[in-house]
Amino acid sequence: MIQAVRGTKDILPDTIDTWYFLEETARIISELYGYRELRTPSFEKTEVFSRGVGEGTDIVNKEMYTFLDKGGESITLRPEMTASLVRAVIQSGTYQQNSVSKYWYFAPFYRYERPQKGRLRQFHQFGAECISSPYPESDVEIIQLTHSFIQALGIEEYKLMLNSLGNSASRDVYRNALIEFLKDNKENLTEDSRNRLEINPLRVLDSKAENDIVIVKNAPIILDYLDNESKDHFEKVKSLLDSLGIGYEITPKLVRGLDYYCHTVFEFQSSALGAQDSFGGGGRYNTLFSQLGGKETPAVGFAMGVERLILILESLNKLPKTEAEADVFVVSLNLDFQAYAANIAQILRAKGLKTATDLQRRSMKAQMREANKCGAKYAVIIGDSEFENKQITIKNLSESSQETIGIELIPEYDFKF
RNA sequence: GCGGCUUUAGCUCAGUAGGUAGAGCAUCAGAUUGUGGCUCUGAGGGUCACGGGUUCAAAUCCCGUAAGUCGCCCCA
Repeated sequence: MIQAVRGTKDILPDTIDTWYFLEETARIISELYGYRELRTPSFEKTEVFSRGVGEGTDIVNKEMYTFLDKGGESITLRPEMTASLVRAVIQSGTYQQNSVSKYWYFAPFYRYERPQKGRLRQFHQFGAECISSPYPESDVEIIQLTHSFIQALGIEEYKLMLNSLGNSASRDVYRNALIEFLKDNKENLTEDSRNRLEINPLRVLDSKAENDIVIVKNAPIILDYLDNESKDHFEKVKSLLDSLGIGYEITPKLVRGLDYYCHTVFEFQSSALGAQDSFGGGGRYNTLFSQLGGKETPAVGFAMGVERLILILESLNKLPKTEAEADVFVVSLNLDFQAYAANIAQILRAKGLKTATDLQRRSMKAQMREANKCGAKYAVIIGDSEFENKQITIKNLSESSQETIGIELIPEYDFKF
């Protein structure tokens, strides 16, 4: 048997209603906030991500699906959306107009990682990006949007972790202070953290190794290094969230794994998930446009892991019910009635009823069972007398009542659901 | 990329000290032939993940591979 590639999953009809629900909710909420959907190709030139996401990140170093195409160009399956989206916006030139533009997406992404629950090699994200506003109002709008979305799904128990990385000036000062501190404790750090000390020292704060956690406890805190501009920005974000009644937890050690973030960063966590407890996150990125060759443009955005949301909904028992396959099942008692039955089915479909017929030439009993199994509320029965008199018998399966009517009356017959 | 656990019918799982496999659910068919859901009866369905090895004999022991899962790592 040929199996699906490791870390990939088929979405079968029995779970498709969950996907429709998430896609619909994502679209409706995004549009309520004035965001428009943007789609990009699922692969890009590799430099989009190596320059965009950052050479020091694990995503770029270890997790990308990169290959040479037949023309010798290095191509990468997108591991996330923001870099692609920024590339597309720069290319389209729309951001030049210096007015805010707002985009959302719901799409598959690819990372070569060891699969686990909630961690796949092809996975889906719903996200949104607000481009061209440097102001905290846009940070808050993004968080507000995610909040609305999570609420619309019926998820109430989750944590919003919030932090500020400040502007590049304060970040540099902090970075130096942190390196200084970590160097003093170098002997006690894990090997991973010692390596990161050189490449991306902020990530050491995120370490889960016990040794590191003990050391990091006393590390300098970025919030103490914010300059006035950065501090004002963060304070404004907090007070706006407060007035909106959106709860959050200040988490000075939250740094996130993509290089392009500055100022506000945030992450959503749920205890329903286990080791992969984060189901969404985002932040501000003011330098990404220039890194990708565009005009310097401030922006902020978020992404949520769709498969992880589904796991949460599952644990809360809030998955949408599967839709019935059919409203009406046409039972035909004789092969000679096939054409008649097919015509009846067409009339019913024209009324907007989901209509199924027997495709296995089975007995009446089996067809009735099938009607029941596919969730139909009505069975339409065609036997000798119906066929001869141009009639059908309509049986209400839940009430076990039935009546026989002429086919000309089908269009106005009142099927109740 | 590293470590632990798991892998038997479509699904969930039994399988005792090595002797070529069982249950429940699901599927299908019947219960006097134009009526389903309940009940009863019966049937089909498994190269026991894959590949080696030990043995007269392996689902059962050993090795390897793959996939899943839980951690590490990373992130959504």
